[in-house]
Amino acid sequence: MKFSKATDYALHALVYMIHRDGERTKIPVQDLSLALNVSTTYLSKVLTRIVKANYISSTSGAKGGYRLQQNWENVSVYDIVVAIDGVQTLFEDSFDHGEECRIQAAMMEAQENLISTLKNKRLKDLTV
Amino acid sequence: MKFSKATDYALHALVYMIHRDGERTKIPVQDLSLALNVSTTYLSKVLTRIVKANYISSTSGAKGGYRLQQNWENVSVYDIVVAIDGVQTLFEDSFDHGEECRIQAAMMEAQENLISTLKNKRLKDLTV
DNA sequence: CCAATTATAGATATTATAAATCTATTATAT
DNA sequence: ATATAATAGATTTATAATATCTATAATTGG
Repeated sequence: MKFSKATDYALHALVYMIHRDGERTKIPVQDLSLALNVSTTYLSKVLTRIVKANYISSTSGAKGGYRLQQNWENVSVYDIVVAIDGVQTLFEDSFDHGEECRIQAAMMEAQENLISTLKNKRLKDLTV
Repeated sequence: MKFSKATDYALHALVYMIHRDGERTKIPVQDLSLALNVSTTYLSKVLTRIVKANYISSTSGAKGGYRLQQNWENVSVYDIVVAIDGVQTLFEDSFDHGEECRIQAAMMEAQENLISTLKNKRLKDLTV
């Protein structure tokens, strides 16, 4: 019952990017990799998912790198979690006790509270 | 990012026991195993943890089995989760950004909301 | 005491998933 | 053309959850 390390890496990478955003410069994965002490290949693989989700952009080649999208301030922590881990169910009921299963319902409710907290946290909140 | 199957099994076993509690009879793992379609050995291993946590009692030997403790109505879903999975942190920050790390803080807050929801759900609520 | 029943413990095996690496490929700037 | 940088796919490694197996201890009833 854990968030993935990949999500951790992604969030820290994003915070780093935000702090350097004044420069409006593309940041190569090498920089991020150095800052976070995570291998370039793996971090790149992680960030590619954030690119796919359109929260950052990427450009290949010399002077390329990753850059925040304009709308980054509206991106929530939950958005990043989903971009990395996909939509997860915290609880997979092994038994088919149908819709009215109270155990399922209780877990769902807890999960909803977890998610809504993360939806209300924006990347901006992590950096101000 | 999931609760364990073991927790699922434990909760369903407990609900089953509660439904049969009128009899005040010891329920052998064999019965539970049949009801849930989980192997006796594994289920037993799971339930032993609930015994250790003192939410049910067990007696070995013929006519033995598991029985709810008197205080079962006050046991929360979170109590069971902890009895099975231990106290978990939903998020393990790989970086030591100290106490004031906002990412860590955001995840913690979300986790707290998850936990408090489960603390407020009692086994009783799963069965009434 | 004996036989049957039942929980527990410890070791081990199995499976699943996350984490990470490696190699090759594609794109871009100079 | 060359150096730089992201991406993709295959593969490996690590870790944890799930499950089984075997042996042991406790209890009941004859």
